[in-house]
Amino acid sequence: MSEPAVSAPHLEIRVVVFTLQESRLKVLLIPASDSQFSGKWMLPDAPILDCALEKAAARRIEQLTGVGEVYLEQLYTYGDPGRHPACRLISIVYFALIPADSLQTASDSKSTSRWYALEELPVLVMDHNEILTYALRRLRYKLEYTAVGFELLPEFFTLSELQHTYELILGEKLDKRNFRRRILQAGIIEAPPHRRSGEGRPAPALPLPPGCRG
Amino acid sequence: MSEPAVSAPHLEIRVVVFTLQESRLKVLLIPASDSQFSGKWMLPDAPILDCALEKAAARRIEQLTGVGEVYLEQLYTYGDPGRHPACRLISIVYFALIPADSLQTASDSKSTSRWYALEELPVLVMDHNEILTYALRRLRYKLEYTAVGFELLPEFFTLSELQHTYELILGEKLDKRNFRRRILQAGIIEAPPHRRSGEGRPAPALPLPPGCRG
DNA sequence: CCAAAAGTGTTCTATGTACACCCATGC
DNA sequence: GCATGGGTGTACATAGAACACTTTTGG
Repeated sequence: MSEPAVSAPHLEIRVVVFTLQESRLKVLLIPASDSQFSGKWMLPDAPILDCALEKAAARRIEQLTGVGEVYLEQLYTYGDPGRHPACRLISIVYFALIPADSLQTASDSKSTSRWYALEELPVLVMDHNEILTYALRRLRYKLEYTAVGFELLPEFFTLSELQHTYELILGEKLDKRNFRRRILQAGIIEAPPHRRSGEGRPAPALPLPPGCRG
Repeated sequence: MSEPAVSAPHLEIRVVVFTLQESRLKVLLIPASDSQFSGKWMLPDAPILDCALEKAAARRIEQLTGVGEVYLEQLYTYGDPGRHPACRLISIVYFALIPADSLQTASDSKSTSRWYALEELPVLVMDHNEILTYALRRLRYKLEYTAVGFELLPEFFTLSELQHTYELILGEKLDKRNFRRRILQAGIIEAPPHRRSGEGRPAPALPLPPGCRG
């Protein structure tokens, strides 16, 4: 907090981890440890031991969620005076997506981390809100030209589920037929990956309360 | 070099600085300081004093080129064991573009830095070749959807000069009329920014030897 | 007067967007 | 049997790609 100006800045890794729960896009947060931020939440941090940055991020995510293999990419490195009132701080931030189904194993038990829907975020420390906003922007952007949407879904899924995911993240309704065509002819999926039922209406995957929009 | 595994990894800033010289895209390099890399070249580094990363990069670029205001963005943060044989090293890399004309003031005099055309690169240390390749990819990519091309040109330029710049960087010939339309209707330029002569062929800006391909 | 570069529109193609009906299942 | 959701094809608009000639100046 009150380090002399000659010492090296503090270096840390942070992770922005998204998943789908209850038809919402959620992000993983932990309570702020620093007393001056008590009551606030923050993006999970990972210690920098060696210089294997991505590995460190992945390890931390596995600790918190129990999920080992996740989609992971570097988001940005934040370093600027004014981020933290007293401390010179550099945060290398990673960005991860976790399939909706893989969490049921080992999430909320031992750690104090929690999943928050993006519409119901608590107060975050420092610039973590901006970081999160940027991560969401990146996610939306990547949806338009890559296949990241998959990374939030279980191994088998219908095109409708994929489309719902896209709509959820982009915050807008998409045309069913155009979506199908786009995804298929993008070569992202080779063939309809799994047909859960016949031609007509398949059984709903999750019996939701009838009020849910979907 | 032989630090114990408990100490913090070494953190540095590197810059990839591009400019146009002699109708070529060039990058700024300095001779490797480390004796084990003697004879090789490397991307210029900047010391990390406080946590003002971008400012540090800009300062270093001004030191080396004499140019204060440059286009500057963060490229990537490289951290991985195996980058350096013995040293645990994290490099936050920035990426800059310098207008062709602004260099004539203060470049090669005091420092040992040199501009190298991308086709005639010397041997670089560590993974600096990959970093450079990635920077070039980013530059090409950004050309297609933003206006970065300008950043390499003087204040006034013709659309033809801009097109030549694009062709140089992308390594392919572009259609004159389509290029004009694309640039103008992208709203990047409001109007023909400067007409150096009448309707016909203007005086050549740089009298080049007749062998030069244009 | 000839070579070299600048300027200017139109056609075609591909891509993206809007839109309506039938079928199977769950209740 | 009816409401809900899954599946399917076509017409239109927009954006991108291909293409040729005239004008001016430098040598």
